[in-house]
Amino acid sequence: MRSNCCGELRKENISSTVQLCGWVDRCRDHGGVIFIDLRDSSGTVQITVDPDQGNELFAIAESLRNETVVQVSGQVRARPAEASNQKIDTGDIEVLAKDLKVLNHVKGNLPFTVSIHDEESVREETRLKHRYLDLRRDKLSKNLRIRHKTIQAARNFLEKEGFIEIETPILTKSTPEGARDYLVPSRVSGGDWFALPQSPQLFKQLLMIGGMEKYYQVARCFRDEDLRADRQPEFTQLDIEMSFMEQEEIIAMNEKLIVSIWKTIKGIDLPTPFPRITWHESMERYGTDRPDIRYGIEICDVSKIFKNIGFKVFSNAISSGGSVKCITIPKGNSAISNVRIKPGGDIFSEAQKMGAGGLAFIRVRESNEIDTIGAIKDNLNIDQINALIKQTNAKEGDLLLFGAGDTKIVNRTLDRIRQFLAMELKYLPSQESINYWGFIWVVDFPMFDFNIDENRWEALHHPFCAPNNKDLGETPDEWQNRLPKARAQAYDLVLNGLELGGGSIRIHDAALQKQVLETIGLSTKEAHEQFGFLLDSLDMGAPPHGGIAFGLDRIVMLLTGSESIRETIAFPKTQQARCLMTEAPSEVSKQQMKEIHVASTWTNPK
RNA sequence: GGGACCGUAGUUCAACCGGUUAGAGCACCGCCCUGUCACGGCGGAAGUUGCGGGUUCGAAUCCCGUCGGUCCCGCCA
Repeated sequence: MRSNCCGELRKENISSTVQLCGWVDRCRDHGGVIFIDLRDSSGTVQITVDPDQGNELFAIAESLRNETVVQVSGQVRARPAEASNQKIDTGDIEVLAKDLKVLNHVKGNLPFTVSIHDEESVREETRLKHRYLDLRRDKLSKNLRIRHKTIQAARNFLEKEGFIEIETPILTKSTPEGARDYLVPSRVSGGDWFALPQSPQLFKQLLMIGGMEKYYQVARCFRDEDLRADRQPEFTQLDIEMSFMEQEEIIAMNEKLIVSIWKTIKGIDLPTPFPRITWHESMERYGTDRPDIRYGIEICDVSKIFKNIGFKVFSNAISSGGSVKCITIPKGNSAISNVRIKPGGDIFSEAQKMGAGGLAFIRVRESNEIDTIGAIKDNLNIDQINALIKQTNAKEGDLLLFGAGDTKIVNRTLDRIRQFLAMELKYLPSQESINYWGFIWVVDFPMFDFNIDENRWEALHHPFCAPNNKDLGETPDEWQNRLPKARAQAYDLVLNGLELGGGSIRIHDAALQKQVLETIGLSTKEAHEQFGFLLDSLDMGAPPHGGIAFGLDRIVMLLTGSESIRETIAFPKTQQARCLMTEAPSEVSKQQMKEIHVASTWTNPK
């Protein structure tokens, strides 16, 4: 149908006869001469329609509207010097139409403008309903191409490293821990259910036990949990697993993978090795296990200074087992008004959102004088002030913001305030700077976290992470006691405060695996019901292995500078996990439900 | 489960503190225009202000409910 693509035509093509297909991006009808910007996936080129080429041709050109699909035959020619357009790649030439055929019309109004010149933001609801039109627009079209190139870069790299791509089941077994499963009833085995995989975790381990040694997959994962800008009910992981490699080797290899992706997509050489931080240190300094390391404002634990202070908010926090911590905002006195950090202010509200009861502050003035609310000022002596200023390294003009209470909430709050103010006060490097990319490996995660509500330990990553041998003790007798407090051989790759991926060395010893499952409260019987196949396999020559999984949607989101992973997915769902285009999910017939032995208990609340 | 913001013409927005016939750009329709490139000019059509109820002499505007979208908390091994 076509001899060339629109966007590829250049001076070199002058005088050649071409046939093009595409969409009318825009028309400029001058009455005597008509210009058509013809667009295909490669770009746009100007088609010139001259009345000399015949009335029929001209009449068709006059009838064209935006997004009409046309086929044009014509000759490439140089534009008159004064009419060349350096703003577009094909601006030196134009195609003089000899024949023009409408392949498809547009009837009625389009829901929104498609043209590459139109950057007007359309309501997302409308874009999602007519996603096929949105895909035609510049931004999504580019994003999906970057997504493709990202996957290709990963495939190329992994191919060279000797990995093979293997698919794992989509219909699989429900897992007890973790997110809610999407369930699929079995017609053949009445009353039984499949689950869609939350990740290929167990299968990739079994592939290692199956001797594949180096596996990867662009794997679709499903989790029935509430959504966010960076969470969809179905998302894609770049899933990798390998045998006979230790944590350091795996980290080094994956770092090279990331470097090669950034080189391919951004054309930049990321400095290596990426910095490392232990989970513990990250929590101390940033209050989170996914720190944005591109700016300072680190968290300072000042509990010791305020242990015996008369200001009850602080002293009570400490005596009840919590902490008092603070962040120092350089020059914060002039940048941030009291209105914003007192009740009702935006910064105060951010703190409140994270569960903080309040947001205490101290302003450092000339010669270490301080300025704060009376309740704090009246209860602080000069030694405490000096200790505070020394520990926080605060200077005249700086603002100290405090969190006091349960340590988890204090950390969470100060992390949030830190990020909120970094954005607001423009501490972030520009997108063009190499420093924009704040990669960091977070290592030495704890194996478990104690769930107070359920009074039990739960796996921080998942229950297949291997513990650090140093924390285990010499003999299996010690495992039971030592395991809960052990560090895991687990690692997360964090970029700009977002978790890009995470992995671990897996347990390849059946006894240790049973002990870990027991620690999270699974009896031997339950463990066998849920993971019998894995436990069995570990006793049949399971190699040491480990791996990682990257959130592909998030990687592409960062590479494209998007605000949401929806901008990297061809057909995403809304926050209510609905597809506005197909209107899925939807009702099914009674007959369908009968066949799969399912009855609905849903009653409309009305 | 909870909090915040949003919903006005095909679309993007406007319409103060409730007050004539709800306006404008783009798109659409008609006419004019031979070098534009977000072409230009003249004219036109286009609205159940998401939906339902309430307050009021009077509601896009205020209140309640509801539906949908977004952001966030909880949740997401």
